[in-house]
Amino acid sequence: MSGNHQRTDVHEVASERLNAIDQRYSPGRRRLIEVLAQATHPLVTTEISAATDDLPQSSVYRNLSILEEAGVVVKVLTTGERAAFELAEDLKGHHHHVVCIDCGRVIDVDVPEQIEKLLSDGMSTLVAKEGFTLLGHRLDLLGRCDQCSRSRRDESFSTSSVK
Amino acid sequence: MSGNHQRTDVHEVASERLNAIDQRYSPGRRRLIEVLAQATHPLVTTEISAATDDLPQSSVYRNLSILEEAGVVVKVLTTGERAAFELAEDLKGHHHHVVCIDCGRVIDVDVPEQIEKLLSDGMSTLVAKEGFTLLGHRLDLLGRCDQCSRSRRDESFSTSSVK
DNA sequence: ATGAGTGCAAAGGCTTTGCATTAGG
DNA sequence: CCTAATGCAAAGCCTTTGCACTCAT
Repeated sequence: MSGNHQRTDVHEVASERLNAIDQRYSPGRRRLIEVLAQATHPLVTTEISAATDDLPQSSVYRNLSILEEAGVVVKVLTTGERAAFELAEDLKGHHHHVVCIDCGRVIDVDVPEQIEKLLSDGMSTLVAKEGFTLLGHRLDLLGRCDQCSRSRRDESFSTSSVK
Repeated sequence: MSGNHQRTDVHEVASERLNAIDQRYSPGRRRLIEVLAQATHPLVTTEISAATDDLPQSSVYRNLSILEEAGVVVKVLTTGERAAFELAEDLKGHHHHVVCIDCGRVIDVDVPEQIEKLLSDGMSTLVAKEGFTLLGHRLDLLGRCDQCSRSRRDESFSTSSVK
């Protein structure tokens, strides 16, 4: 659904970047990349673990961390519960997220070129005033997914209490 | 620095919204709001605890959670380490964050009207295709703060190992 | 053989919860 | 008085780390 602008092979790039920091592209790491490459939304560790033939949590975390250092994957921040991961921007293609404020579900979306351009062009000087060097941006669209909208309607007459 | 567009008294609004969910505007909660109202960046719990005459962690978390339910404060996502909090958008004024990708420091910034307009207007139909109802957006500018830029230069010749 | 990678289990850190006490309506 | 709010301590949960084993070079 989102832009799969993969000019070069993901595995090739992963291997190169790991080598650059003296790490191997081991089978476990390859499995992680395979799973992330197929995902249409950022994955939390349990999803990853489940999708990778139950790779142990420790390996998931450890390798994700190394892949992150290598610049192959990035940690995505959703609703604060737990960390989610996806391929780095240059491997996955620049895109943004739509986050459900109720259930935390995240999906990928592309954003019109016009807006992207404004974001990247107009902001550098703005943040420079604060002493920051602009490296990128993260635009999350916040809303309610169809499922949560529906269950909200259902319970709207019975619920007046907390949460 | 950022827009303090507080039309009405923060405490008044906080009190109302708490009442709406059958909660009181207790002194502890008032202290939290006072601290958050003065902050120029989202605060993590330790900062809050320190700033509120050492309100115990459990009270900080519990009341923050209740204030969040009441719609008075929101949880901010930084670099994943720990949760930070700030006043809800309508109390603090719409703004965005600049996040340092190295140390996680967050500061508030305002964004040109033109971009804000594009974000809010142009996106509804886009996310509607995915079954989402757009309620807002979160634009974080990612970069490196002056401090981290500096320490990065300093160690650039000695460091070739991992992290 | 030697060092990297793996996996299990234990430890760690932030956050949440139970329960008795205190305060407000 | 009765319920909400507080504080301390204990429990939980995600994540990280230690250590021995296995695999690749």
